[in-house]
Amino acid sequence: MAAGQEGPRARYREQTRSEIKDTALRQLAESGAGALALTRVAKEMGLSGPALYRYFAGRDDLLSALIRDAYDDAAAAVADAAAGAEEAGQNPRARLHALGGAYRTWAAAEPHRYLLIQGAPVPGYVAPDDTRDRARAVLGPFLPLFTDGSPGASVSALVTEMEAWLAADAGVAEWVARYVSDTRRSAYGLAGAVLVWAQLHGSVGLETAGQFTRMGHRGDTLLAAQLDLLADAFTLD
Amino acid sequence: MAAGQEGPRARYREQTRSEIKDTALRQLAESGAGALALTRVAKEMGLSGPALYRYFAGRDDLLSALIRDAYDDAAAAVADAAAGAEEAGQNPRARLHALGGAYRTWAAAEPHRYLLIQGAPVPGYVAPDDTRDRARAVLGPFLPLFTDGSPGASVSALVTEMEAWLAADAGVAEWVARYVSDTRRSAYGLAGAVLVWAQLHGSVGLETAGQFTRMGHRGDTLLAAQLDLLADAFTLD
DNA sequence: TGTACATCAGTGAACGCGCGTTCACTGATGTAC
DNA sequence: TGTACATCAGTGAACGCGCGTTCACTGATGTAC
Repeated sequence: MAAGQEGPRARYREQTRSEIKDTALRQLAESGAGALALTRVAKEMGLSGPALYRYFAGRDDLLSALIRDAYDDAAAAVADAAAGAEEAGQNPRARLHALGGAYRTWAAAEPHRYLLIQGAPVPGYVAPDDTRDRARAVLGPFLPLFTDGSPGASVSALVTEMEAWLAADAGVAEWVARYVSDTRRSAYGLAGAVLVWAQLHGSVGLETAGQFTRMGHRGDTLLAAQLDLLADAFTLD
Repeated sequence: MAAGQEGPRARYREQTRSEIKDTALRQLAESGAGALALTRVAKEMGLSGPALYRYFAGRDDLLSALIRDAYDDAAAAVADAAAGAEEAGQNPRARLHALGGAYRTWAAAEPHRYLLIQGAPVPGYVAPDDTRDRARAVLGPFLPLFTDGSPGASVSALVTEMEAWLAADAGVAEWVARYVSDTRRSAYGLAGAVLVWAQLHGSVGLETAGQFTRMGHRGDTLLAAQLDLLADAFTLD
């Protein structure tokens, strides 16, 4: 078989891998996080348990694949929103709402996948190495939103910590540089991104954990308020 | 046995119940959330598995007891901080930091207990009815902090939703009334409390999930920034 | 103060369950000549 | 175009594990007289 050319077997193989992941996600959605069981996935697909070992090295390997996919999907949702906001020529505050809203929409539509990447660590499972890079890909488009305004007193301590972090960690500096051209404003972008991350996790995390069901507010209103607080602190607009 | 008077058996019984809960918490701390196993708890205590059924009706009963205790502990930590702030005559912004900091300190010291009450729902476990009341007890002391200032434009939509909620739900109105005397300002307090809840969950939740380990900032700096954003929005001080 | 009885903590065996994973194998499918 | 071979998807049996929970029981401890 020539390199780059894939026979029908390879195609079928990839298709079955996808079907396994889809089935696993459906079961995760129904039975709750941490309930990923290879044998149950196999049974639902009409296969025997050991058959799945043709496609994944084991339970942890399947879990890792699901986590990678979830990060990539979330990153794509945010990147799409960023591209749309760019095209529409929106101001930073509107972009913040567009990006944050896209993230929340993705998470609310598939809470089990959100829990996979942000929830409590699954017992006995060790996250793969590339997790950090994928998390950064999600947050990247938020970085340039915070470089135009000037951060207020409420976030100055955090900005100081970000400056120290940038100076000490070449990896994070390189990541920020991919999204922020003016290095003098890197710390602003980074502080904003970290805050966005926490704000998002606040409302979206509570919402996906099902804590809003008996409460008299909508998830998007709460998130919008949180993001506006942030925009205020950076005097965006 | 006369009513109200407890013999030595009852005392021993209560003591063993406590020891079971302590052991379960220690294992939860070591093995991660969702890993509560009656038989393992029994083994560590040098007991046989069935012995625990003298003290708890089953696994779910033990889990419910742990959750109740965690809520009560968190509520006590916040209430203590509120009493201390009252005594010191602090202004609302300082009180917000004191209360939020107390909550974070509690959660950071015992992340497994925090995950018990805020983390993803444990598969196959149904939360007891009184959970909502206990969650409200934690947030209650935050309510009066937001009734002095005037909420800005960023939170006005949320305040409107809170007014509707208060009008529609007598239970929540009664809860708010226990902490806020001026009913015209109930919605401010409630909006602030809901935002506090989300802000706390944002940084504390990420911190307890272990997401800060490779990041260049401290959990308390991030939380302080988030709480200051909130104080700004309500023009506290 | 002593004795008979009731209470209750704790045991060990057992049941049934679902799980991850291994192993030797069978049979179909694609491929090289 | 046909045949021999290699590849690989999938099976079924098996192993060992830990789990929640039940049941009939034993023995110690507190209590009533």
